[in-house]
Amino acid sequence: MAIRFLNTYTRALEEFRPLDPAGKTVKIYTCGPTVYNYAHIGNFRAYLFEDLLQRHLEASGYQVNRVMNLTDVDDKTIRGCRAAGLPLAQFTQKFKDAFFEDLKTLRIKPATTFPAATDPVYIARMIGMIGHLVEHGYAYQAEDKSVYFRLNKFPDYGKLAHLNLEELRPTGRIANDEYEKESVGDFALWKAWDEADGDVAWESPWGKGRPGWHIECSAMATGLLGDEIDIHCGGVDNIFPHHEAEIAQAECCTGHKFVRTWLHCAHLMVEGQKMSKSAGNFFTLRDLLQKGWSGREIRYVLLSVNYRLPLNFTFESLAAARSALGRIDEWIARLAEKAGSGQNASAHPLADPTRFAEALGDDLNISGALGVLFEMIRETNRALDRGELTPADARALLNTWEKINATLQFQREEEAISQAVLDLVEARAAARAAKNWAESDALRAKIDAAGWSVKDSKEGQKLSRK
RNA sequence: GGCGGGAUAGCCAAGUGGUAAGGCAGAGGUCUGCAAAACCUCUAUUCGCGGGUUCGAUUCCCGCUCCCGCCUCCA
Repeated sequence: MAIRFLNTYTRALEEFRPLDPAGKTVKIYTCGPTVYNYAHIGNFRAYLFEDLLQRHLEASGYQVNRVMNLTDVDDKTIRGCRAAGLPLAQFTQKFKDAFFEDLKTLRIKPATTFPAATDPVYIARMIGMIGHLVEHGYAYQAEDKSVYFRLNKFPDYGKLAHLNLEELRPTGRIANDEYEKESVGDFALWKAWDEADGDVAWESPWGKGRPGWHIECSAMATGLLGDEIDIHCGGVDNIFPHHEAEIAQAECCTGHKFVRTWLHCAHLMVEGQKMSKSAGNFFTLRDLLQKGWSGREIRYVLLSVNYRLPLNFTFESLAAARSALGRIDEWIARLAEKAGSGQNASAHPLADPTRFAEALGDDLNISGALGVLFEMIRETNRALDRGELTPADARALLNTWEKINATLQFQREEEAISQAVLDLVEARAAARAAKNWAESDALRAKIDAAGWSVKDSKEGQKLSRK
């Protein structure tokens, strides 16, 4: 089934074809977190989009080799570790651990590799690349001892962002150059050590210092995936200058085109505003969990809008997600009951998974895909109400759901019912047999308080997790 | 100033040159001891505004308004 993506570089919808001559493996590089703090939900929106991308490619038969880097040395991590009075590695470890925990909470499939910038293997590779760039005239060491990329040697710089460098308006964010870079746009490949760096430093042919942020990604991407990769993802804010710099460095080192398809995820807003600490609308994943929302509910909200569109995150949308997921849960429970233990599946037309996959194949049109899913749910329920579905039909639908869920990861995890709750249910059954409705309602309230909701059907009481 | 994205019901949002998916919320009904769930019915004569092309435009073209992002290390 065809898959199309809107490539940032060409601004065109392109049919996806992997580099792999066998057409099997897909190489993806995704910019990972800077581990100086807990990641916020805006970060996770990007990681969830990448997760959806990976899972849909896998569902389409590809094998995905994905790299996500961990930036564990930069201005912020250095500032953080010095403020905490900890060695850099010890400071960042805490946030690395937290990051992996958060990935699990959100059911994000781990990348194949999570290289860290400070890994000696990659530091060595970065130094090697910088050396190559200096040797070939693409970079130079300035008076401040830092090494800079010589932008006028790479005319393609700005093509990804579609910026004309001559027309850039200075915004005051460019560090003032007392040290005479050749051109203001030249970015640092190697940053010479200064006092603010404390004991964070590596030796290099240009003296003590540390790598620039951009070269970290180029080194890890080409080191692990080769000169040319299929897909490179990140947030829109990374397009310029980060990804431009990555292209410049990689292509000047390898002489090859670096990335075939660039995919960029739009920003997350919270309650209609840009998320910021000062606006009081800044949330980490942990903040939301603490407020009682679950990982899958947050996953649903962050995933339910196409990655290229700005997503307005609200608590109303979390509540909507909870209801929508409840609808899916009910549907699965009904199907499971109907299917029983029979494994024979029919070829019921409702169980056709292709429309769902087709929607996702269209630049990850998740809204369209969810529309297909919920139509399937309504049609199934209707048929079930009319007694028109056989156990084999139900099994077929469940099998289809399994495929869909492999991509969405929305299914509720099974949870054992505690003995205390089972006792309450049993007592309630007795009260109901005696038509003692007051007692029945009181027990229902207790079961509810224990975190389960009970429903009465013709076949008796049914429990589900609240 | 340059570049880019967007504007569809109370909220989120899909979509197409031929008369508006889906989710949430809301109203009524069936079912139920009551609920819950499920199902049924209803909820945008209309897709930011003004022109144009067309038999026909939310969809194409032109102009405008508003919102958001980026413009040198924020996903």
